[in-house]
Amino acid sequence: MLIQDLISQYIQDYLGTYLAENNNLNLQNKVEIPQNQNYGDISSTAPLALSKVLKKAPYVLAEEIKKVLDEKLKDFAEIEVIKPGFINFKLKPSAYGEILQHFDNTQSLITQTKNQNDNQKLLIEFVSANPTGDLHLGHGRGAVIGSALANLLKTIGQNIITEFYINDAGEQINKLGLSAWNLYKPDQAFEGADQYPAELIQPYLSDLKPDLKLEELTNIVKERILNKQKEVLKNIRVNFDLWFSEKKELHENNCLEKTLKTLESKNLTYQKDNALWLKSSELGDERDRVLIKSEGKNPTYLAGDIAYHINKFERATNLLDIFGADHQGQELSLKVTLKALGYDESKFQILFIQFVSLLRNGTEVKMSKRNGSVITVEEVLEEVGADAFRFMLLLSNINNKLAFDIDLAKKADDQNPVFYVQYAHARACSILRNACQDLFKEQDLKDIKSEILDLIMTESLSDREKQSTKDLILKLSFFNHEVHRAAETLNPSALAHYLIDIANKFHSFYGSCKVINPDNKNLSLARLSLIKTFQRIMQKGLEVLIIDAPEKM
RNA sequence: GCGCUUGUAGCUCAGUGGAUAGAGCAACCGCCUUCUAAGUGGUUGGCCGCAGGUUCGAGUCCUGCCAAGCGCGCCA
Repeated sequence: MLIQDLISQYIQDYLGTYLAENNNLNLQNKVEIPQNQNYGDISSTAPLALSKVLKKAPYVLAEEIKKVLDEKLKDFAEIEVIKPGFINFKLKPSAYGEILQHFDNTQSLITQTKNQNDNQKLLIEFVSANPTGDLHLGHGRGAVIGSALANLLKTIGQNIITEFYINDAGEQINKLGLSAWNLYKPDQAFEGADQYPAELIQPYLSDLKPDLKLEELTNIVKERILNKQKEVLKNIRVNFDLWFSEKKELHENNCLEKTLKTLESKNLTYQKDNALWLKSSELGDERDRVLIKSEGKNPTYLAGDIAYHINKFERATNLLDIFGADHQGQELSLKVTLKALGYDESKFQILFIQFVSLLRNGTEVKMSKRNGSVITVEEVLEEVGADAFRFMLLLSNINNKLAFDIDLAKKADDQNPVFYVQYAHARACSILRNACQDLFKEQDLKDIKSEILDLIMTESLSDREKQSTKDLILKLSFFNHEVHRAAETLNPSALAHYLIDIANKFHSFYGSCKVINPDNKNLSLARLSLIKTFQRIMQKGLEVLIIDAPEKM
C-alpha cells in the first residue's frame, strides 16, 4: 500500500472507534502534499476537519493520531503535530524506495470502485447535435469532455453507456429539407421559407438523382450530414454505444404516444387554445408548457425530451446529460416532470458546458450560426490534430467559457501543454530505450531488489537531486487518488492538469538527475524504475483522456 | 425583471472550511563537448470583483451589490 493510503487508512481505523455507527469517513482527501516544504512531505488536516464532528479539540485529536501512527510508520516517517491540529509527515529515504517498489509490484495503476450494486448503470448523453449542419467548436468541447468523462468512469469500474440523441424529426428537419430543395430545384423554390445558409447545405448536395421528391431529398441530406458528423467525431476519437433516432425510436415506436398517455392518465395535462398543455407549474416549473402544438398537432421538443428520458430510465439506473449552456432552459421542466412521474431526481444530472470561442492571432473570432460564421470541429482539427484538439478542450473547467487558442495548439514547444506532456513521455521512453541498448537488458529492469530501489534517495546525492526525485515520486504516488477525485467530481480537466504537473516534475528530475550512469549501475536501476513508473502513469493518464502517448517525437 | 454559470498574478487557469494563496505562459537574469534545449534553474509579479455576515479559522459557506456569458418560445 502507498504511504498516504496507509496514513488515511490508519487514521480512519482509529477515528472509527469514535464513530462506531455511520462510519463512512473518506479521509483520502485530507491527506495531501503540502504547498510548503516546512510542513513535511505529506500532511493531513483530518483532525481539523473532524474535530467538530467528533467534538474533540483538533490538537488533542492530532496528538492521539500521532501516537498511533508513530508506532505503525516508524520505518517510513517522522510525524509532527503543529498548532491548531495539522499532522505533518517527514518521509525517511526508505519510504521513497517503498513507493517505487509498490509501483513495480502493481499491475493496475487505478483501483476499481467497490461495486456496492452491480446493477448500477450510467447512461451519458452528449453532443446530440441536430443533423442539420456541421459540428461546431461548442459541440467539439462537449464531445471531448463527454468522451473523456465516460472513459474515466469506465476506468474506475463503472458501468457506462454513451449515447447521441439524433433530433431527426420536427421543424429543423423541415427547414433543412426546404433549404436543400431550394438549392436542388431553384426553379421550384419555396418562397419566403426560413432557410439555412446555402454554403452550409451545398456541400451535401453533390451527385443527386434528378427526380427526387422533397421527402427523399430531405432524408438523403439528413443522412449525409449525420454521416459527416459521425466521421468528424471518430476523428476526434469520440465513439458512442448508441445513436438514438428520435424519429425511429420515439415517433415510429410510439414511445412518445405512450408518454403522453401516461401524463394524461396522471392528470398532468389539459387542452387549451387547441394545444395540449403540461401542468408543469403545479410541479414546480415557472409556468405551464405546451406538449402538442395547436398547428399541425406536432409534439414540442419538451414532449420528445420527456419521452426520451423515460426511455433512457428504462435502460439505465442513472442518467447524465452533457449540454451546451444554451440548453439550460430545458432543465427545470424536464426535472419536475420526471420527478412527478416517480423517477428519482438524484439519479438524473445535467452538466452544462459554457461556450467556446476561437482565438486566432490573439483576437477572438466570434461564432454566429445566423450569418454562417460557424467554426467547425473539422477545420480546427485539420490545423491542430486530434491530440491538441482534445487536450486544449480538456484543460479548462466546463463552467468557464473558453477561448481556444489555435496558434498555441499548433506550437511545438513548452508553451503548448499537450506537447509539453507528450514530450515528457517520449523523453522517458527514450531513456528506457537507451538504457536497454547500452547498459542493461530488459530483464534487469524487472523485479529490482528493494535495497537497490532505496538508493533513489541515497544520502550522498545533491540537494537538487533529492528534491526533484522526491517531488516526482510523491506526485506520482497520488495518481490513483487524482483519478478517483476527477471521477467523483465528474471533472476530467483535473486529470489533464495533473498530467501537466507530473510532466513538469519529470522534466525537472531529468534536468537534475543523470539516469544512465555506467559508474553507478545500481543508482541507474533505481532511477530507471522511477522513469518506468512515470512512463506508465503518463501513458495511462493520457489513455484515460484518449490522447496518444508517443514513444518518439 | 427572474434563473444558471463565472469573477484569483499582465495572460490562461488550479485551489476539497485550515498553515506564509499556487502552477503554466509572458517579462527579466542564467544553463547545451552530458540519457531528446520540443527542455531546465532563478527573479519579478496578488485589496482572491466590492461590502457585510457565519466560524477558533473564509479565495472556499451565507446575504447584498457590481461586472461578464448564457437562459427565461406552441425553436430545437
